Amino acid sequence: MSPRTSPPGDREAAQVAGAPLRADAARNVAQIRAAAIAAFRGRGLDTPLEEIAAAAGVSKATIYNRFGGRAGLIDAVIGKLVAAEMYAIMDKALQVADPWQAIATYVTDRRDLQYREPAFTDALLMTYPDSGQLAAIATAAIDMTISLVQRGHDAGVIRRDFTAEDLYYADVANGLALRKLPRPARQDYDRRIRFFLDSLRPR
Amino acid sequence: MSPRTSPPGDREAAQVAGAPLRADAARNVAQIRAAAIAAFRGRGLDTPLEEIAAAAGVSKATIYNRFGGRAGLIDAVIGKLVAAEMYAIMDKALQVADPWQAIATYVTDRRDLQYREPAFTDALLMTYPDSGQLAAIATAAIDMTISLVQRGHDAGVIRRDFTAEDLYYADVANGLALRKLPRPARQDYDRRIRFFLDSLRPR
DNA sequence: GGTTAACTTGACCCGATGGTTAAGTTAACC
DNA sequence: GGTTAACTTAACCATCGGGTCAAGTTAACC
Repeated sequence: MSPRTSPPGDREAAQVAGAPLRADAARNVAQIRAAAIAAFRGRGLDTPLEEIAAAAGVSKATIYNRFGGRAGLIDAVIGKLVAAEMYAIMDKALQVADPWQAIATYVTDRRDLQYREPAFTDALLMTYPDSGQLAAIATAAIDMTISLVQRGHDAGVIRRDFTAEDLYYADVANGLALRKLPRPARQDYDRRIRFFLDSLRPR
Repeated sequence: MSPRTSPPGDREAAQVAGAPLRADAARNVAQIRAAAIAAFRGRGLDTPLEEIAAAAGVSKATIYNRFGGRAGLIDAVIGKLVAAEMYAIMDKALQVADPWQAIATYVTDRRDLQYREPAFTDALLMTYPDSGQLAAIATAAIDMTISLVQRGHDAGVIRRDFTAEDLYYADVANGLALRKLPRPARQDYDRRIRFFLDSLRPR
């Protein structure tokens, strides 16, 4: 069972083109999207909607009109935020022939994404299960770790007692620390990634 | 510089005996303390005070009357919750002669405490700096890791690039994951402690 | 058992946030 | 340029949590 690496229902065209938006509504959608991306980057997916609305120059109610609520807004921008990169990271890892290198590449790239986009941790945690895109990312990420760890065990390149859950737990822990603590210097962060990778090798 | 292993101002006698409490007030203090300990154990140090008051059978205002607020309440019960155990853990580690065993013992005991008492993570994070006891625990814990890592490096029993900050970061990350994710089975948790300890050894 | 100071508390106020709606505004089309 | 449906929004309600206070209650002491 190799994991899915593309989103189930890619709705880049936010509105599904059921009915064309009026000019002012379309303009607002664009402004809200831009504001949401910036806000989610800076403060996480739990940024107050009122703040996003203010940044977009509209009223809070307009976000509800256009996106239905937070989950809809997340669905509309998560692709730009993390989904695209996440699926690229998974594809890249799947193409690495050496089982250990596949794991190392995947873990390194994923931690890098986590460092640059804290919102990715929200995806892992399924903080907003109402967002289909978010749930899809979480599922795909979990499938991916299961697959990679299986490959690693078959090839004997990771310690026997290491499980996919261990990897998931470690990534979530790292993401939570990134949000609560002052962001570590990149060199410290990278060093800790090396520690973690080293701890996976057979003894 | 060996770390302090006892609290600066041990105020087990909550009231400092400035003036004896009236009978009803003393009874309420006892009930609030018991309720707070249970609540802090179950939900963390950010449990709404109103909930603690209800469990104690008093009004929210009484907590403010008796303890001044959340920080005071934490100060009054943190000893029972984690301070006593934490200082015991530090003393125990300081008495282990072998530098590596000292680190292993300390990390293992501390993670065990973290598993049993999630409130300990709040101490590490200094979520409530107004609580003197909490701040003292955090400071002592940090001093302790610095001292242990220094000893480890002097004896060459841990990898050269490992720092005390790395240990702090890992412990905080672990504590946050413990609170956000469903609590892992003890055997999984212990295995992850072993992974972590293994990752500290020289390469 | 009466006086008083200690004590408790319901009822507030506040700010933050999610969510809804009536009423007004505006783009689009004839 | 008039009609209308789409659209926006200020105003509103609700919840939650911290924090305060006037007014009532009660323990303690004479």
